[in-house]
Amino acid sequence: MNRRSEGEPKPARLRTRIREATVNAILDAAEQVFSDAGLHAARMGTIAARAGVSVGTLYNHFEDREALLAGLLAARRAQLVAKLDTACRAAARKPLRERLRLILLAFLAHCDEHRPFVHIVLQREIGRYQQTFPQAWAKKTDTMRDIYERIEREMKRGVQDRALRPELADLGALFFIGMLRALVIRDVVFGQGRGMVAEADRLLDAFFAGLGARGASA
Amino acid sequence: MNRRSEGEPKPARLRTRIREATVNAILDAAEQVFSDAGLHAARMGTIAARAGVSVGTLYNHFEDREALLAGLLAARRAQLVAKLDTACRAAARKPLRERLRLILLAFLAHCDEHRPFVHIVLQREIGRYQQTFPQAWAKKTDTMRDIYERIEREMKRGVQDRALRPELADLGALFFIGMLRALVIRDVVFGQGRGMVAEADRLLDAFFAGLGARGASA
Amino acid sequence: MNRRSEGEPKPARLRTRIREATVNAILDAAEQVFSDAGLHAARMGTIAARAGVSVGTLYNHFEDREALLAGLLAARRAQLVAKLDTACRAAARKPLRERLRLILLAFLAHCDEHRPFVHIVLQREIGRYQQTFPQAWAKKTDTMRDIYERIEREMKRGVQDRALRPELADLGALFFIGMLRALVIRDVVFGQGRGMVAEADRLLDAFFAGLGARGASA
Amino acid sequence: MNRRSEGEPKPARLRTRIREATVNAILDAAEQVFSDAGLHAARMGTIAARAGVSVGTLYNHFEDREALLAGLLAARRAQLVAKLDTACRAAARKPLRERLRLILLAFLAHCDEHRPFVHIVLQREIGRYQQTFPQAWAKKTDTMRDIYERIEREMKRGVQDRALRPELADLGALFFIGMLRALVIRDVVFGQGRGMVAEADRLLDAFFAGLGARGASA
DNA sequence: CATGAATGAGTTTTCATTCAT
DNA sequence: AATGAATGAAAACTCATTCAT
Repeated sequence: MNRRSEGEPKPARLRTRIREATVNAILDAAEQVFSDAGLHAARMGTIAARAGVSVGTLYNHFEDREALLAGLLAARRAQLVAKLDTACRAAARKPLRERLRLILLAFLAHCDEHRPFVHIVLQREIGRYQQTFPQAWAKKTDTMRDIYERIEREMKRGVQDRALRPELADLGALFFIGMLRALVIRDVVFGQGRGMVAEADRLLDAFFAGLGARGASA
Repeated sequence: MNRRSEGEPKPARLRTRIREATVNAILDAAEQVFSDAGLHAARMGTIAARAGVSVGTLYNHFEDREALLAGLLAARRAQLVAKLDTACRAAARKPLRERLRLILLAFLAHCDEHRPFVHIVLQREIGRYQQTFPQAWAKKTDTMRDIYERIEREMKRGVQDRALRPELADLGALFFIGMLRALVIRDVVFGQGRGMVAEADRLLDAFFAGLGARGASA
Repeated sequence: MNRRSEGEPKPARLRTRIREATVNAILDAAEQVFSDAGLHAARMGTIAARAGVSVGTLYNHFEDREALLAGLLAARRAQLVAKLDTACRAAARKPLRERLRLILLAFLAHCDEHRPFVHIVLQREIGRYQQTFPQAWAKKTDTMRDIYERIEREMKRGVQDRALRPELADLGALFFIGMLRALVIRDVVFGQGRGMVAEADRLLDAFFAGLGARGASA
Repeated sequence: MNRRSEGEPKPARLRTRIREATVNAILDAAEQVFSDAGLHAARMGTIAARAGVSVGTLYNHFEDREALLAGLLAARRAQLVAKLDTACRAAARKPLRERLRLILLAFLAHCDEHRPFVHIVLQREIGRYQQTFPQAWAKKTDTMRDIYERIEREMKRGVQDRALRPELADLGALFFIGMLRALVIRDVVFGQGRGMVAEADRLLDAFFAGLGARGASA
C-alpha cells in the first residue's frame, strides 16, 4: 500500500518523531515532578523515572537541570502566550471589561488544563531565582511578566477610554492580578474551589464595582 | 565552700538572659539568611556565621534545620499576631472599613519592619512544604492563615453589618488579601514602591468601591 | 539470482578501500584528539566528530576505546619502526656516530611529521598504563621500547668498536635517549625550538665529546 | 607537673595540632594515590580511604580535587626547593662541576625519599594541564621549572667561567636535565636501577666529557 | 556497515548533623 | 554550653558502550 517509492526520508522522520516523543515525555514528567516536589526538591532521577528514561537521556536533550526547567517553562509559556494573544486580538474593539474578561477566561482555562505548570510559575515568582541573577532574570522570558504586560496594556487603554478611575489607575494591573492570583492559589495550591472559570465574572464585578455595599460607609 | 545563699537567682537570670541573647542572635541571622538565600538555599553554616556562633550552637538551641525555621516563624508570627489582635480590639466597634484599615496598617507596619520575615512567609505560601506533609501543615501555625482568619472574621461581621455586597461576600477575604499580597510582593520581592502604608487607603478605596469609573460600562 | 560471476573481486576491493579510508580517518582523528586533549580527557564522541563519522562507527572498527588507542599506536609505530630499521640497515657498516646520526635523523624527521603521535607516546611513557597492567604492558608494543632497543643495540656494537668509554657504556642508550627526549619535549610539549633536525649534530657532539670546555675542570 | 596556670591556649593548640595531622595524613595519602593511580585516575574516595578519613574531610581542607593536588605539590615542592637552594648556597664559590654535583645530589636524595612526588611531577610535565590553561600554567609554581631555572643559572655562570663549550652552552641545562630525567624515569617509573645517588658522578662525567672513547671517531 | 539516542555505573561535590574537646 | 572538624548519604552530571533502525 505504501511503497515509499520516492527517496528515503522515512528513517530521518522516524528518528525525529521518536526524538520529539522523548522530549515530550521528559517535559511532561518534569512538569509533574517540579510541581509536586517543588522547584528545589525535584530530582533529575525522579523526572527520568517518571518519563520512563534514564538520567543520561535527560542530559542528551537538556544541558543541565536549569536548562530542563527553562525548556519546560518556555514550551508551556508559548502555549499560554498564544492563547492570551488570541484573546487580546478577539477582544480588541470591545470595552475594557469585556477585554479583561476574555483574557481572564483564556488564562483560567489554561490553568484548569495545566495546573502543575501554573504551580511552578507561582513558585518562581517569589523564589530566589530573581535575586540570585537579577539581570538574567529581567531578560528571561517570565510567564508572570507576560501576563502582567498584557493586563497592563489593557488597563492603559482603559484609562484612555475613561473606563477606570484615574486616581487608582496605576494600581489597576497590580490589583487585578492580585485578585486573580488569589483565586489561582486557592485552586492550584490548596486544591479547593474547583472551577475558577465560574468565578471570572464575580472577579470582574469585584474589580470594577468593588465589594462595598451600595449605600454603605464607603 | 561557695554558698551564694541569697544571690542564687541572679546567676540563673544571667544565664537565661545570655541564652536569650544567643537565641535572638540566631533568629535574626536566620531571618536574614532564609530571606536572602531562599528557603532551600539557606545554609546552617551561613546562619551560624551571621549570628557569630558556631554551627554546634545552632543545634544546642534547635533540634534541626526545620526546627530553626519553625522557631523563627513562630517567634515572628507571635509579634505579628499580637499587633493584629491589638488592632482588632482597638477597632472592635468601628465600621468595617475602619476595622480593615487598622488591621491593614498594623500589617503593613510590620512588613516595613520585618521585610525578610514577610519574604519567607510568601515563599512558604506556595512552596512544597504543604503538599509534603499536608496533615501536619494543616495544624501547623501558618502566618498567612492567621491573617486570613482575622480578615475573614471581619468580613463576616461586615456582611452582618450590610457593609459588603452579599453576593460577593464569600470572596471578600480572598480578594482583600490578594490585593494586599500584590502590594507586598511588589515591595518585598521587587523592592519597588516604597511605603506600603501610603497605599493602604487606596487599597481600601479599590476594595470597597472598585476601580471602574463611576459612569462607565460597569 | 545475482551472479556477478567475474565482477566479484571488484566490489570487494572497493569495500576494502572504503573501509581503509574510514579507518584512516578515524586514526587521524584519534591522533589529534588524544594528543590535544590528553590520553584520559580524549572523548570518543570528539574523535568521531573529528573523523566525520558517528560514535557507532568507531565501535564497528575497534573493540573499545583502549583498542582504538592501541590500534593508533600500532599503526604509527609500524611506520616509525620501518623508518628506523631502514636507517639502521643503511648505516650498518658505518661508525657509531654515523649510525646514531642516521637513526636520530630518521626519528626526528618522524617527529616533525607526527608531532601528535610523539606527544601521545611521551604521555604514555610516564602515565599509569604500565603500573596498572605491568605484565600486559611488558609485552605490549611500546614505541619507546622500540627506540631504546635499537639505540641499545648500536651502543653495544659501539662498545665492541671501542667507540664508547667502557666505564659509561651501560648508560649510553639511557643518556642518549634522555638528551633526545629533552629536545623532543621542548619541541612537542612546549612548542619552542623549531627544527629538531638542526640540533641533531649538536646532540651527537654533546653526547660523544661532552659539554665541558677542553682545558677545564673536567 | 604542668599546671597550665597562665591562660588557656591549650585547646586551641590541640585543635591546631589535630588539624595539621589530618592535613598531613591527607597529603600523604594523596601523594601515594596520585602517583599509583595517575593524575586523572586518582579518585577522591580512594585518597580519603587511604588517609583514613571521609570524603567530606577532604573538602573541609581543600576547595576541590584540583586544590588538593595543588596543595600537595606546593607542600612537597617547598621542601625540595629549600634543599636545592641550600645546595646552591653551599656550592656558591665552587667550580661548575662541583656546583652541579651538589644540586644533583640534593635532587637525587629527594627523589629517593619522595619517589611518588617525583612521579607526579613527571606526569604533569607532559600532561594536558599546560595546554589547557597555558597562561595560568606559565605563572603556576612548577617543580620542573624550579629545577630548570636553578640549573640554567649555574650553566650561565659556567659559561662565564669558561667551564662549558660556548657553542653548546645553550643546550647545557636542557641536556643535563634530560640525562637526569632519564635516570629518574628508569628509577621511579620502571623501578629498576636502585640508587640514583650512586650514578651522580657518572652523570657528571658523561655530561662534561661525553661518552665517546678518547681516541675515537669523535 | 553507519547511525545516534538511550543507558547507567561511576565520579565529584555539598551540607545537615554529630560529638569529642 | 560553645566549638568546629569529621561524617557520609544524596545529588548533579559524564561518557564509554550498546543496539534498534
